[in-house]
Amino acid sequence: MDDHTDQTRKPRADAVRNRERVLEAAKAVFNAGGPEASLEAVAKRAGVGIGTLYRHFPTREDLFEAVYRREVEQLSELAEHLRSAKDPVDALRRWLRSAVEFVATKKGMSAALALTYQSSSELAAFSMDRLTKAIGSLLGRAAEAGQMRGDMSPEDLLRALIGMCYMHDQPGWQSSVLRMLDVFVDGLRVQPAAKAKARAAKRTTPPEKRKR
Amino acid sequence: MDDHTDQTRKPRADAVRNRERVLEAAKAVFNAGGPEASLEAVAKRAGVGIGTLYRHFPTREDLFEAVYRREVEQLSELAEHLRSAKDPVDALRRWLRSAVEFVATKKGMSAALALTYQSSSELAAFSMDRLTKAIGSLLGRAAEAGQMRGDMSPEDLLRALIGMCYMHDQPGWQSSVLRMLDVFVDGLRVQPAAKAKARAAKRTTPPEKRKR
DNA sequence: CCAAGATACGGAGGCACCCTCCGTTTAACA
DNA sequence: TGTTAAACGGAGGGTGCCTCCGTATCTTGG
Repeated sequence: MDDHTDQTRKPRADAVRNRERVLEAAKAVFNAGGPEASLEAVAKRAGVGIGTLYRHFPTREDLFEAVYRREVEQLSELAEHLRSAKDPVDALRRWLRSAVEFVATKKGMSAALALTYQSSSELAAFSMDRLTKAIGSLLGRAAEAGQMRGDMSPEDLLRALIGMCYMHDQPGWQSSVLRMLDVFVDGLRVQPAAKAKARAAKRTTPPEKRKR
Repeated sequence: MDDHTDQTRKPRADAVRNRERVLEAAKAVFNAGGPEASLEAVAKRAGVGIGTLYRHFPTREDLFEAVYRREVEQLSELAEHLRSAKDPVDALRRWLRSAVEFVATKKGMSAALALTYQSSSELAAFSMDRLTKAIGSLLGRAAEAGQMRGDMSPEDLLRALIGMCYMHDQPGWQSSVLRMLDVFVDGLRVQPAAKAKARAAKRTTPPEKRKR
C-alpha cells in the first residue's frame, strides 16, 4: 500500500487550456448577451463540451466570479506595468481611464455583479484590496515624485471612482466620468508654487480639506 | 359601418381581480425565492393559469415593475395617512422606518431591481417623484409646525435614505440604518432655544451646516 | 332577463436551457 | 511504453418559458 503518492501531480495541460478558453468565451458571451446568456453557448464558443464547462465552474455564479476576478487581476497588472512609465501623473490618469472602460464593458453585467457580490462578500473584499493596492502604487509614486498631494488615500480615490461610475445609466455617462476624473486628477496635482509645502505635508497631519 | 364603438367598455371584473391576485402572489414568491423564481409558481399561487399571468404581464420585467410600482404607491399612501398624525416629527420618523422595512423585504430582489431600473428609467423617475413628494409632504408639515429646520429639501433626505440603505449587505445593516436615521431626524429637529431663528431662516439662505 | 358579442381564462405542447452521469480519451509518470 | 488518474464530451431527463386556441365568463343592448 504505497500511499506516498500525495505529492501533487502536475495539472493536466488540456485542463488548464480549456479553463482559459471557457473564461475567454464567457467574457465575450456575457458582455454581448447579458448575464442570462446560455451556458451552452459559452461552451460552444469555447470549443468544449458542456460537461467540461460544468466541471470547471459548477454554477453560473462561479463562472461570473472567475471572469470578474480575472479582469480585476488584469487591471491590477496594468498598474504594475504603468509603474515604469515616465510620467507618474499620466500613468495614474491612464489607469483610471482603463478602469472606466472596464466598467463600461460590464454594463450588461451589472445585475449579475450585484448578485455575485451579494453571495460572495469575499469577492468584494478581494477586488477592493486588489484595486486599492493598484491605485496606491500609482498614487504613491506620483506623490513621492512630488507631483501630487500626498494626503489622498487610495481608498478615497477608489471610492470616488466607484461613486462616479455609479451613475452609469444616464446617456453619455462615460465621457462625463472621464471629464470628472480629469478635473479630479488636476486637483490632486501639486501646483508648482505649492510643491515644497505638499512634500512637507506628505506624512503628517493631512491639511484641512480645501474648499472649492 | 358603425365604428362609433370606441367608447371604452367597463373592464371585466375577473380580469381586475386576477391581476391583483397575480401581483400579490408575485410579491410573496419573489420575496421568498428571489428574482429567478418560477413564474409558473407565481401563477399557481395566484390560482390562475400561466396564460393569464402572461396576458397581464408579457415579460418577467413587466411583472417586477408592476410589483415594485405598487409598493412605491403604498409607501406614498402611507405618507398621506401619516399627514393626519398628531406629531409631525414622529410621523416622519415612522415613515422612514417603513421605507427601511420596504427595502429590507426587497433584499433578494436587489439584482432584479438593478436590472429593471436599467431597462426602464421611467420607473426610476416615477418612484423618485413619488417618494420625493411623500417625504416633502411630511417634511413640509413638520417645518411649518416649526418643529424642524426648513432648509432640508425632500430630495436631500431621500438621497440620504437611499445612501444609508445602499450598504445593505453588511450583517445588521437594518438596525444600523435605523439608528442613523434617528440621529438624522434629531439633527433636523429645531432645538427649543433656536426655534425662532429656524422659523426665520425657513425660506431664506440656508444656515451653515452645523458641526457634529 | 336574455342573447350576442367581446373579452379573458386555462393549460397543452413545443422549445430552450439546465445539469448530471458515465463511457471514452488523453496526459502525466515510472 | 504501459499504467492509471484525470479530464473530456454530449446524450438525456427534467424544468421553466411562452404561445396558441378552444372554452368559459362577463358586459351590454334590447
